[in-house]
Amino acid sequence: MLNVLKENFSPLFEDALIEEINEVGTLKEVKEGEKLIEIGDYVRSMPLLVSGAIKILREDDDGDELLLYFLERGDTCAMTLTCCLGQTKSEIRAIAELDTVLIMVPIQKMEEWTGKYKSWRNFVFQSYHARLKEMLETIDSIAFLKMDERLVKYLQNKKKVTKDSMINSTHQEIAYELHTSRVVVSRLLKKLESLGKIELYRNSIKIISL
Amino acid sequence: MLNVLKENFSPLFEDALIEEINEVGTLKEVKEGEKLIEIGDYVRSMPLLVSGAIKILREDDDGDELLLYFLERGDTCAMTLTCCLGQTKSEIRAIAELDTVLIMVPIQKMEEWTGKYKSWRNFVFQSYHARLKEMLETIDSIAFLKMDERLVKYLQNKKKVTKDSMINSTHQEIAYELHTSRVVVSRLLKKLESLGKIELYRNSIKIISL
DNA sequence: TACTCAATGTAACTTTTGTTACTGCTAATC
DNA sequence: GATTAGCAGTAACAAAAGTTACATTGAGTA
Repeated sequence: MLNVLKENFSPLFEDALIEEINEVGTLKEVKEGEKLIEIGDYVRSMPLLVSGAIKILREDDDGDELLLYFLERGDTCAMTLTCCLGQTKSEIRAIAELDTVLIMVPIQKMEEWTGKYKSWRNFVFQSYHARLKEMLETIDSIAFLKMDERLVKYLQNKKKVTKDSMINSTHQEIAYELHTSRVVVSRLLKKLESLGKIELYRNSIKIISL
Repeated sequence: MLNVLKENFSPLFEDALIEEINEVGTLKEVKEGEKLIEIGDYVRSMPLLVSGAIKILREDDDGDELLLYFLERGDTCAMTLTCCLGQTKSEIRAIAELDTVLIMVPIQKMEEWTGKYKSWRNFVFQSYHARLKEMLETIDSIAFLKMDERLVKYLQNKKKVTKDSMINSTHQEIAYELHTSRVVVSRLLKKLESLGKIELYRNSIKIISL
């Protein structure tokens, strides 16, 4: 694991910290679609994302979902940070968007390192900063954009995260993540296709130019 | 200022920290409606809220507004924290909702104290936690609720923050903060009035039972 | 091959929200 | 008291989004 750590976090964390992470952290691999955290879970360890991507979802009382944002390489889950420190339940659901490799760090260390390592502190603050910014972008989308624009943004984002212009999702899945209905998604996708911006296939969408 | 500090932050911060805040901080009073931070501003000091309330607003490219949340006594602005550390521009606008008293702390101290005082660290993390949670609630509202429910929530929230069941806002002002139109707000308020939940007056709304 | 089931396409309709336009009311000012 | 400007009420309409219902397609399986 030491190699993985050095490769991915080496200029960021000082060597002593990497040593410590190596001692107490555990490597974890999750398959695409696997659930990492469920709403209401108590979180006992904090993930450092080595490769892959994780999608963070919010759910309301009726079970309606909404995609909040993606975590990528070098990210950590700010929600987890706050959950750990506050000893509160998770407010979100986390599902692997791709096959993903993580390093899990027990939460006891977190507080300790925050006092001890400046680089860790910066990492944690950077992380909060990035997450707040992403939350703001999510708010911008749902508050200011119409569904067709949100759909375009969604597809662009998905392409960026998966590094693949072929999106392997059904219309129903997209509808869940945007919190709308399948019919609406189909309708809008059809319009995008007729504009030559995408091509529609069964279970997948090819992005031509968005 | 020392008294103000002790009264408001005494069990929370250790004495040495309160001493330091007293040395470098400055007391600031702002009137209701006064602007504290504008989008795009560079932020050079961090506010600790002693009394009053501040509303945090988001704006899109077309100038459309949206109320994100309120800051109250004991809060600080998480956005400011990230702006200070990241040296980035403000993503939000801050306006005094009530007459408000703040202690402004220069940002240089922030990083120093984070390493030095555990209570400061906890305060900062608590603050991030609270803000993330409030952002989630905002997302819940705009994603999952209809306008009539959002309006009710807005009124309830306003009552809580101002500690006054008489809301002194015009329909137009409410429309801005909810990012909808004046006509829609008037329509929905009228419905609430006919249900006996509120009473409508010129420039104000009396909350009966929501 | 025929069957089944999930995914998609589409029409018709409803609800919600937003827009335009005009009205009357009230408070402040001349 | 007359004038004016901002505020609120409301009707009529338009647009966006959500719903229902059903047809079609295609991939996998009996």
